[in-house]
Order: sequence, then C-alpha cells, then structure tokens
Amino acid sequence: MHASGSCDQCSLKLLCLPVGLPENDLWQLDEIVQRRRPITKGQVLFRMGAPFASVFAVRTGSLKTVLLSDDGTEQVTGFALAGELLGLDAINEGEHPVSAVALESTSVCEIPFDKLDALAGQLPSFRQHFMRTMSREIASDESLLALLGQRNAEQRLAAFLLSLSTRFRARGLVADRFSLSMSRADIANHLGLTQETISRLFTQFRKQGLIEIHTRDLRLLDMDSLHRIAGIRFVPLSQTA
Amino acid sequence: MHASGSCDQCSLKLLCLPVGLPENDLWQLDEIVQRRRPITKGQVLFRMGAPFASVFAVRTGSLKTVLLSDDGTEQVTGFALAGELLGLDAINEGEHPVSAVALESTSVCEIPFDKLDALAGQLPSFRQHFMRTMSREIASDESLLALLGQRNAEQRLAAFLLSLSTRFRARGLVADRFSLSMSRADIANHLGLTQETISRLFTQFRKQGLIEIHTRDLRLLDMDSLHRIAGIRFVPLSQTA
DNA sequence: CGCAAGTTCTGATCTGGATCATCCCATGGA
DNA sequence: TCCATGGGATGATCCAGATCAGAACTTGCG
Repeated sequence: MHASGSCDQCSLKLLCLPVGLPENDLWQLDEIVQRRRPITKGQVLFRMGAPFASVFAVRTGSLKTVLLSDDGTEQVTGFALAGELLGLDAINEGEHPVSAVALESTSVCEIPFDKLDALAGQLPSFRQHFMRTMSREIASDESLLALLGQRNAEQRLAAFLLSLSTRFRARGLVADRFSLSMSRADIANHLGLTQETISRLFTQFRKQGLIEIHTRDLRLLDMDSLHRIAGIRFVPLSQTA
Repeated sequence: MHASGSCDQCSLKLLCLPVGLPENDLWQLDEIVQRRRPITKGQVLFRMGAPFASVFAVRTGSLKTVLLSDDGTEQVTGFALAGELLGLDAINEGEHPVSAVALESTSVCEIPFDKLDALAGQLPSFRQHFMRTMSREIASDESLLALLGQRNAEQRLAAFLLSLSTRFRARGLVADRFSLSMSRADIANHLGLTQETISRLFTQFRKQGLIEIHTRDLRLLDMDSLHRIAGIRFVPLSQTA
C-alpha cells in the first residue's frame, strides 16, 4: 500500500478520481487506493470473464480494452490513457465484459469497488464525480457508435486522431505531436476497419500534408483540415466538462 | 404529482429503479418521481443540447435516442422500452447529448437528478442499483460497438431481433412474437445499414423460415438459427444480472 | 371513402473498403 | 553483426452493401 506516491502528489489528480474530492477529504481516497507494480507491454490487467472487484485508474502508460466474441472475433472497445478509469463496465454483471491489455509499460492504481462505493455514500462530491465519470463513458460510447455507424474510413481516422490529440492536451501534453502506443491493427479494429486501410490512410494524410508520421511518432500538421474531414466532434472519453 | 399510480403498484417495479430499494423505502422514491402526461408518436421528450435536470423512466411505449451531428447525419444510438432509463448520458455534461423521440404513444416518469443523487447518498442499495444500471449501459454500448465493428448486415439484424426478444421476455411478454415500434429506417440507422438492406434481410429471413413478418408484426420462428447467425450474444440493455 | 403522404419492397448498378499477396522495414535477441 | 520476427506499406482484385430508381403497400386525414 502506498508503494509509491499518494493521490495528493499525483500529477493526474486534476483528471482522475481526486477531482471529486475536497482537498481535506483526499486522504480517504488515498487510504483505499492500492498502487500496483507496473505491467509490461502485452500483459493483461484483467481478463474478460474475470470476477470484478476493483476499478483501475491508469497512472502511466496505456491499455486497450478488448471484447472477445464467441466465434473468436475481437473488438477493441477503447484505449485508456493516464488518468482514465477501467472496469466501470463490470459493475453490473460482477465480471469483466472485456479484457484490458497494456500497450506499453503501464502502471495502475487499484480501487476496491466496495470501498469506493462506501466513499460514494459518505461524500456527495465524490459520488457525483463518479457518476459523471460513468455518464461521460456512456456519452463517449454513443459518440463512437455514431462514428462507426455513419462515417467512412477517412472520417473515422481523422476523428480518432483528433480525439487522441484532445486527450493528450487534457493531460498537459502538446496536442499536435505524440506517439501512438497502439498498432495499426489496433486502430483499425477499434474503428471497424482493416490495418491495410489505416496504413493507406496514413499515407494519404501524409501526402495531403495533414500529418507527419514515422512509424508511431505522429505529428498533426493541419488540425483544421482534419476537423473538416472528421465532420463531427468526436467527444473524447477524457474530456472534462 | 402521483397523477397515476405509484412505484409500488407499477408493473415495472422489478425492472426499473425500485429494484434498488427495500420495500419499506420505496415511498422515498415515490416521493420524488413525477408522472408525466403521455407524449404521442414523433414527439420529443428532450432535445439534444437541452439542459439536463432529470432522468426519465419509460412507463409505457418506447422511444429512440438520436445523436445529430454537425453535418446533419443522425445516429439512432438506442431504443428505450418500458422500464428503461433515459438521460444517463447527460449527467456529466449537464446537457443531453442525444434527443429522445417517442416511437408511439408513450408515458414516462421523471426523476429530478438532484433528488435521485440525494437518495443515492442515503440508501446504499439504491446507489448500488443505480451504478449497476449505468454500468450495464456502458457494457451494452460496448457490445453494440462490437456488433457495428465486426459483424455483417445479416448478423447485425439477427442480433438485434434477438436482443429485442430478450428485452420483451424480461418484461413478462412473449419472446417470439412482438410488434416493432420503430421503422425499417430506424433499425437500419441504428445498425449502421440502410433501410433497403433491412428490407431485403427481412425478406430473406422470411424465405429461410426464420421469421414471419407483416409490416411491423414480427414472429420469430427459429430462434436457434437466428442465434447461430448472430454469432455473438448481443447483451441487451435491459438484461438484469 | 378516397386520396396523399409516408413506409416498405424490389431490382439494377456502383463503389469503398475488404481480402489476398507480397515486399519492406524496424527492433531486439543471440 | 546478423538474422528472425512482427509490424507496416502497397498493389490487384473482389464483393457486401450503398445508392439510385420505382412500384406496391399502409395509414391517416379531409
């Protein structure tokens, strides 16, 4: 417990669960948060079907969440960046409906759900923040649904890149230059496309002068055009109201 | 207020918010629920962008939720049947990210969110039920994402029909015979297809002896085959753990 | 009842992105 | 340093479902 750092010292306290807490109640969250040793690329944080007991907050690194169907097809339902919560979809059934896989070296905080719930009972502002977080996840999924239901490949990728950009900015990082921790195949799967299509689109965007990309190092050169292509505002998961 | 019936008498109390409450606390929910006069087909319960103040529970009838993008394209993000909640996606932003439109004559209960939150503070079982409801919504959206991302037209429609079937059964109705309150266009949009494709698939399913359909009166004749076609278990929104 | 407007069905054609097939490149381990 | 391996790029072809165009129902209203 408290292996490294406290919520109070955490650089993510303005994005993560501490947002819901007044400064002088923060210790109560710290009390129940368990810091885990980092997991490496490809390792599974929790597996689909595993019993649910805790939600996780990403401290550093990133993960993908993957839903595996009966017939073996996979859907990457999302990517989790630092400050984001994982496992909110498991509260109802009591088991995880998706697996979470690290995309790079990643460390997480574990928050036992029964403790979290108890805290939600005591502290209205924490409860409200947690509900807002769940609500944001629903709204974000709806927006992704619209992306998959109505947009072509070009629009989907543009929207995805802009969404990542916004999420990085919310983390205090530059919005126009970042590294993709996920493969082309992961992006493709997430957007309901194939890796070939993603590859071709990156090439196309590069030729159009919209981006610069070397393997996974990405630079957005013309965000206005990307916005115009995307057509819709792809509400990013991490956007704070 | 209490214009008609109370939660205690409501036939949906085993599906809806009362699930979270012990019998002797039910009056507290009743106290805050407002029953509204019915709205007719095509009327809007709340409009995208409108300020959020209440969640709604469907008492009778059904609605679709529609996300309208900047460029005018629409995505039907879901359908709400009796006993289901609407507006959970609006808690975070404080305004509705989708519009809710009645598909037939529909009546709803309105639950002011501040009162709901206060009740969640007082009554752990209610709070937990509400969180499970939000969690189910997230898991259900993820499952729909997998449907749009990985499945062909035939599989999507089969999964959709089975999902409706399961939801009707949960309401104590027969699972193999029901009426579609939404148009072919609504179904198509929801599944990321066109109405022509839906129409053709209904014809195909009929010829294959899987269904019987007269306009909107549907009968599922071979649910096993439909399941085989769907390939995945399309977790229905209303499935109670 | 009878007409108009909306909804559903069906056919013909087209096309965006999947699929299949290589090839190339970056990375890391022996 | 070299090779092995997984990721990424690119070309050729194909096809599921979109689009376009009407015809046939169904519904509701004057």
